[in-house]
Amino acid sequence: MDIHDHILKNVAKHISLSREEAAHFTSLLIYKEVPKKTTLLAEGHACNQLSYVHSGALRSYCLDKEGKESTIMFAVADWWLTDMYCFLNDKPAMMYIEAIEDSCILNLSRENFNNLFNAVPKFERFFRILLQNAYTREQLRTIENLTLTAEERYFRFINKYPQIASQVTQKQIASYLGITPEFLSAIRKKNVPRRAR
Amino acid sequence: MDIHDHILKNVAKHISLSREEAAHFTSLLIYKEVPKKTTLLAEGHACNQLSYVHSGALRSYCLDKEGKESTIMFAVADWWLTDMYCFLNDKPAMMYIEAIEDSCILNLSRENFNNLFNAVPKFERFFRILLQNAYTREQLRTIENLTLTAEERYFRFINKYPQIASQVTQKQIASYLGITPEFLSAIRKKNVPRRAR
DNA sequence: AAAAAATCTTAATATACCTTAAGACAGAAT
DNA sequence: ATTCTGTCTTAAGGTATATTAAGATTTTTT
Repeated sequence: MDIHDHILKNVAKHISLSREEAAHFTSLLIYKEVPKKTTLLAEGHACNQLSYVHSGALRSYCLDKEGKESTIMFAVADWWLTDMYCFLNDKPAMMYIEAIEDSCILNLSRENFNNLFNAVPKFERFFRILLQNAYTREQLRTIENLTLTAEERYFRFINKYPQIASQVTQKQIASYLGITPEFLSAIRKKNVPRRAR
Repeated sequence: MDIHDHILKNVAKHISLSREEAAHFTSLLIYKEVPKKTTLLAEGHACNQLSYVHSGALRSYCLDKEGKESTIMFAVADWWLTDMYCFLNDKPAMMYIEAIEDSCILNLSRENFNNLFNAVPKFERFFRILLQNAYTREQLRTIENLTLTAEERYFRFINKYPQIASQVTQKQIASYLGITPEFLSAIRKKNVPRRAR
């Protein structure tokens, strides 16, 4: 099976490509194997790539002035990830991206991304839909941050993303939820059924 | 000056339309004058319109199980607003939209929105860019919610959106920041220069 | 203009979550 | 296998923010 099969299926969810268009698209992708703990992007560096996760898992996060990490998002197989604002606007990255497992990714450079729309205008639709989904997902996260307790957010997270929850540490989940690992530990303890303790 | 001038300038920020394309686009818009306090959308109702604010100000918010309001976003002149998830996916609304000033809006129905892309494919690009901006803005809000104190978020908000801050009540700002009006009042008191008290 | 309703403020008390510190456990490196 | 490093847990004490309730102020309605 070709390495591009997965990403082409991902694209096919929203638009239909001819054989030539598909070939053109895949010709723009750079395949990379990245071992666990690799830093793919660091704050202040140029963010020139949009990454599709073929296998493994990536995480984006930022550091506040005291050096505390906040996880912005996780990307497991079949997800796209970058520092979107800096990728789109050609600004130095405001976040870090690291591999949290050995991963295989496909990179699309900003230059190829921008040219792609002229070469194959259908991709405007594809990325419009991708961004629609990203936006509504992020808005839901905002609403949940504003209205739910940490405990409620934790259980929503593990129910909504069981795959991700199984691939990341509790420390990383805590930093995604905006709480300390200690407090997450307390939440979990409180919710373990009696006899299992 | 034509009522459509503003919205056409908004579109022209990202794509160039021919006279005919512009005429087609504006023919799809429904102009509405809505008095302050009008509810344009209520939870559970069909969300069939994407609204462009020509003048005035709208606010979207949701209610939690105790009836507490959380402001999702404000839209002043030249902003777009809807319950995006429900508009795109034809689901009953999860939020409320109300006019917080006498406002003039232009509505684009879901049907016209979907057809527009076939009639004038350039709009794929326009809405892709709109959604890019909405997504990165929302992601920044998530990061600020995770990393900043209420006081820091308040001052960032009034510096970033002075126009909005001047048009809405403190209660509404508090519900956007995810704090109580009482606590916002305390933050403001603490930061008033001595002699002004 | 008066009355009513909503917002804003103040302050006391309460709570969700944080900080610190230490020990237990697990995975990675030697 | 052993050591090392990071993660997870526990618990005591602390802080940011919520809740409640009341009065002051502003806005809206009559």
